[in-house]
Amino acid sequence: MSRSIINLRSAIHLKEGWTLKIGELSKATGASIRSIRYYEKQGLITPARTESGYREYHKFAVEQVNTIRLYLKLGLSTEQIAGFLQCVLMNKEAFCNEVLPVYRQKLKEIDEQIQTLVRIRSNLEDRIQSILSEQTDNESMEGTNDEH
Amino acid sequence: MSRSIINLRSAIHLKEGWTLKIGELSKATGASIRSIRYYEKQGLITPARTESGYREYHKFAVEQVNTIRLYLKLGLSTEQIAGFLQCVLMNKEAFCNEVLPVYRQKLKEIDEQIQTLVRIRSNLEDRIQSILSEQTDNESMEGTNDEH
DNA sequence: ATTGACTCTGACATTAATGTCACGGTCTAT
DNA sequence: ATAGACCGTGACATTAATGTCAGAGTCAAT
Repeated sequence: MSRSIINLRSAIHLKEGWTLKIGELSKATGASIRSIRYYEKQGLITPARTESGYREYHKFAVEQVNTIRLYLKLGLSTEQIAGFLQCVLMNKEAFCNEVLPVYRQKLKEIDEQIQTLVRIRSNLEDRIQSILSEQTDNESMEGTNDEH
Repeated sequence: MSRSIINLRSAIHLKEGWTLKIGELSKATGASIRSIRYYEKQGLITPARTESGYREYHKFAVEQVNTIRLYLKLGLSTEQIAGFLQCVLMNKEAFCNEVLPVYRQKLKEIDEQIQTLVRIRSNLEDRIQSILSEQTDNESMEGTNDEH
């Protein structure tokens, strides 16, 4: 395994953490190559290209793709996400004003869901408790099956 | 428009708020009839049937469908939602003992999800904040008077 | 120069949720 | 009894995100 000076790419990598190829980005994020290309077609991410046409991502792309995936899991569409990214990357207030209500709406929905889940949670807890106390109540008796 | 004693259905409705037909449920929730039937096929909601085969929903179904739609908008699948609804709605404690471990598991999952949501929430909040602060930064020039 | 791993594009498939249409049955006011 | 507004099922279409496959080019190590 002669390791000569040849591995330029790795060297550059280590030196600056400069660019990623799509496969590396995929592994770094868990997103499939297919999906990353799809995000690009949707305008969510725009890699440079090498002479030969390979996509070239800078390291921020990892964070970017992770964010995209998080929002997708949250039920946002690529279209909506595109708005966010525009808003964050460029300083155009016009975009931001457009996009802000979407954020706020989503926030409201999330709050609602958290509330619901908390309610469900305590509901479940109650039920478990009542099962347990019933059990200890009837521990020595048998099969008295009542219902309210 | 002679309004006689005949409108039994309405009468019953007013008396007890008893049942809804699918069209009424649809209007009450904003979900399409198609979607409601889909939710049923996925096991998320199980209406009674009249003699003639019409679906008959009790009024809680409105809340139910609203919850389903909220979760869907948040990126949960009908399959995931099904689990929750079973826990909350299946209040028949006939098979509680068998179900207790399931409850506990569910509780754990719910806790996990709440945590995730809280994290996402603060992520969104940060982003909104950063938009706002950028805006107020640029606000110092220009007597732009916006606000809701 | 050849091989193997990687990339490119493009096409077709799939899954989930929903829309839409067609055809037929039900209910109710006239 | 008939019209009109519902409802039932079933089939096909569509959208978004992703999977998968095919044919061809690139790159790095031998």
